[in-house]
Amino acid sequence: MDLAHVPQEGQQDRDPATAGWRRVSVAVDAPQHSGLTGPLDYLGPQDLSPGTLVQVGLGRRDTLGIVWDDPPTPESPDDALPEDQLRPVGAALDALPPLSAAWRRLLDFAAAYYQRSVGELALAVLPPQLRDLDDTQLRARLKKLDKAEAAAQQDPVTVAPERPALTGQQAAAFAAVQALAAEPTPPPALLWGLTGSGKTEIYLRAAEEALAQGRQVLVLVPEINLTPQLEARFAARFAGHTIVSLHSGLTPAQRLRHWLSAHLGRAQLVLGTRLAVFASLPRLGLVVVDEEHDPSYKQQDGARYSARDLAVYRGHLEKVPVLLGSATPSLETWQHALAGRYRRIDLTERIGGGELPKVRLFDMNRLERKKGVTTALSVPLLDALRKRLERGEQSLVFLNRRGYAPVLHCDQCNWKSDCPHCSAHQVFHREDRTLRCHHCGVSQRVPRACPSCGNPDIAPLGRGTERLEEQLAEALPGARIARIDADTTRLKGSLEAQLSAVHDGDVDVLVGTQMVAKGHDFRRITLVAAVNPDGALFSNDFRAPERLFSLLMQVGGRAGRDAAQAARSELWVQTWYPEHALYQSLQRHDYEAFASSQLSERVSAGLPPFAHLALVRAEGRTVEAAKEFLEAAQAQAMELPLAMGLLLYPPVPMAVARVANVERYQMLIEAGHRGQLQRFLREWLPSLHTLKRRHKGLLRWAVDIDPLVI
DNA sequence: AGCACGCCGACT
DNA sequence: GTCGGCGTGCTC
Repeated sequence: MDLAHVPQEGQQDRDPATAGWRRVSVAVDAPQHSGLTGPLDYLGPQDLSPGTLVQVGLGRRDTLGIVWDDPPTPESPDDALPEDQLRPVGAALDALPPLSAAWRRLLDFAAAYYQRSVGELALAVLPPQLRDLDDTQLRARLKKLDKAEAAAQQDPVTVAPERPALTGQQAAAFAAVQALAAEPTPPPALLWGLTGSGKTEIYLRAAEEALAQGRQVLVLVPEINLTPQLEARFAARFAGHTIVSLHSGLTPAQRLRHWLSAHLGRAQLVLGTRLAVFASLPRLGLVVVDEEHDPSYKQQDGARYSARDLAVYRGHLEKVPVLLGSATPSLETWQHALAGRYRRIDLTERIGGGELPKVRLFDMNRLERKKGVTTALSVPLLDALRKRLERGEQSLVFLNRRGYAPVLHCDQCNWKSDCPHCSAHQVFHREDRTLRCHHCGVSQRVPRACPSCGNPDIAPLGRGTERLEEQLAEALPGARIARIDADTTRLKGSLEAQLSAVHDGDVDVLVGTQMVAKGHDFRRITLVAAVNPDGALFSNDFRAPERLFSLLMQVGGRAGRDAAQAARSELWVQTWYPEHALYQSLQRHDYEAFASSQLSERVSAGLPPFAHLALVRAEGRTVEAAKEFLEAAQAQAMELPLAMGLLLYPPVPMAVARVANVERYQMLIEAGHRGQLQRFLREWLPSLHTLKRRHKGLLRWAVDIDPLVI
């Protein structure tokens, strides 16, 4: 890289080329825990506008930076470097229009809220390839994009797309969305719609309106690979429009191309996963967040942002409507709607009058218990599956645990297949005869006999999808059984292949993990069975019931999408606790009752959405290192006046305390108000960087704002 | 996080 | 004698 100028050993740069240059601030990829927070100061030409990408020297390396907003000029803060110590910026990527002020404000907010440096976040959400291109190469890419654009406009689509007539309820919902868009500062809207109630059609109509006004539309989906049909529906409706996708599954070149297309304002529709919330969209007119309750919207490493929450902020920032769609909204969103901060729009009827599947709670206590033997497959469930087979209908058996059995066990010496590096069991995978740790990934061959006492009779305990598939094959001879989970879909394209086998009717019984619950539309399935869902009822994870309810509603929604079959569609729940309030609400398809009981529990327990949480995690070589660091951090926190009124819980080991020989501890902080928590963290976290240096075995620490799991 | 510098063991 | 182990420290 050719930096314009490299200063000689701290001397002031006297090159005439930089004469008249001024202080500019540049966001660079310097992680917050380096101690550097905001953008750094450089010297740049007068006409360098904010949002421009520039090459800059940082330490001993050259890196890409983004010119940020003007630094506080005259009596700058005391910690600002004097101008003669600033390095000059290098070449600018002038070919690219600068990133807008709205985009920069979104990043400022996200970085501050999730406690990261702006530069780190901003550079992380730009297409990685942008970093490898110079201005000339970029110009070439843009020219290519122009050509492709021109070619596409050669054959304009003239066929008017078919639009289904709206039902009365849909028409009312759409009118509500239109009213929203007409407001000067539209509030976010919760589109609360059952599976099959036609939410997507509302998205399409709303998008159509925005497009008609020359605006761009951003549609977020939880996992793009699980929702190709949404992309297909948008493509079918908006033939002739430019639609691009943005997600991590794209090749670097595709990702750059799609991003550029959005940034230049050419892509009218941008469909993507959580990272797409940061897409640069100069004419944004509408944001849709489909399945807004989905945990995938929360980034789980690095900057742990919630794309759904940022979408709401972005809508507010750009005065643009945000549609949050879900059949089972997150309790946060639901509470916002109850409080009137979000507009609620209801879709409570299924299109075509289709009925919701009948929920049958099968009481496992009624089974005669054969000594010690429990089976996942009760006789009545097998009968129900056989009935489907006879009628030529499909069934889905849902079990959220992959592998053959979660642990191997020796009866004689009590040996268990524990992972040598983690505090977790190694899962028995029969297919390839391995024991695998789902946390650190180590894999080994299954021992022939107990490694501890030599007993040849080591037995699998519990059951996963592999074993369920095997048991179904035994119980239903002749049935065509398929299994879809992370193990059977590892290869590219295999998920699609398996899904189309199901669609083509080549499968009678489908076994699957939650992977099959999301989005896929299996029209011929008339029975969905959850064989072992009780675990979530008594989990330590306060959001487990919420996830279970949503998952069962969603998995049940797989059944009976075909109106003709809806009447005899069933969701079968095998449970030891049929009287549990969650199942009772589920049986009535009563999300409202479920939400209200959960919300009252959350109020009394002081949990979100009635409290705001942050989690500080520490990873160390030893338990002591991790624990003592957090204890010291807490002691420092107690000194701060801002800690008043906050709840700081003592450090505790994480649920899986050791992963790959790293000990993990965490500490919860609870506040009544977001602002209070934010102010405290801003004061407290910087001191942890220095604290880390004094704790030897500490590997790293991180903070998670609004954690999903505590 | 990179990417240096810096001071102690097994090789050409 | 050096190549390289990763501990420590800095980046406008």
